[in-house]
Amino acid sequence: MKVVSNTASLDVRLSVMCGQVFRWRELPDGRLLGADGDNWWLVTFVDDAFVVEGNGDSVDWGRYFRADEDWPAHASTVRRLAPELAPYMDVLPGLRLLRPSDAVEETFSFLCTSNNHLSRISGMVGALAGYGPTLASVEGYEVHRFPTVERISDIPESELRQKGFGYRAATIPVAARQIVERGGKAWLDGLKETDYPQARLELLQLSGVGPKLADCICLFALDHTEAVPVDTHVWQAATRLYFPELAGTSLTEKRYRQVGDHFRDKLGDLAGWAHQFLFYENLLNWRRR
DNA sequence: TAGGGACCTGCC
DNA sequence: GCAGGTCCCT
Repeated sequence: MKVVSNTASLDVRLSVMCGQVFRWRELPDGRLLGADGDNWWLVTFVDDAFVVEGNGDSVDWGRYFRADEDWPAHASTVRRLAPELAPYMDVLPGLRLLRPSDAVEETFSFLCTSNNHLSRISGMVGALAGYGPTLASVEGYEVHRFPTVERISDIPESELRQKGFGYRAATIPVAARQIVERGGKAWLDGLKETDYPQARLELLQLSGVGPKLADCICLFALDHTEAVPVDTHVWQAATRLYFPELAGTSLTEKRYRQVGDHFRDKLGDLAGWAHQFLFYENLLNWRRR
């Protein structure tokens, strides 16, 4: 398929590179090559528009970028209910909440993120993707479909160690086995239908999944858009904006809940999208603060 | 419930 | 030293 678009409310590059998904790479000429579930995409930018090529159709593309939602209206709502976030939205216009199609892909991507930085995370997620079948060969790059939980559960820890996964080499296959025991991908997908608190509780039982990862999986993989993953960046921003008396203290379970509830009380189902502006702005600028 | 340290590896 | 944490221990 080929789609041409100049949707002003969508910045493709920002949305796929800000850490919601980890399957995109920027080609030397500036084009973007990405994978999501069964799909691969090649995005070319021309002036203020972009052209999309890939094996999916406009429905797949639209689902991924939540084209069914009124983003300008969302932005107005957040600016009205949380005006203190406006400066952060101003510097990151067009950032959308994505809806990745494969919960397994997102779950194991986030298992690579603990105590880690973006460049290494992408490499590790790419290494995991290498265990899946080839989707296509595009511009000389092999694009893989992310492997199944069953395949991941079979990977020896030693092999992942060798590939540089560090201590995550131990938790990743174990978490895969735990998911397989519960029913595999169907179980994970089923958590989309349970409510957010319950889904979060179930995810917390998995090895290597703590409060922050559970919320990432809820938000990005399970469509629980009220989830607010509180990491070091969101914690810094939240203490700066809302809880100055807590600045510099450690992020305990109680404080973690305080931050998430604060966003949910204010913004409801828009909390997960809104928090993303604080997260990414702080990630880009924390060294200067 | 809060605080502290270990854990892999790589980059500032 | 410190990364988009988790787990285990006072």
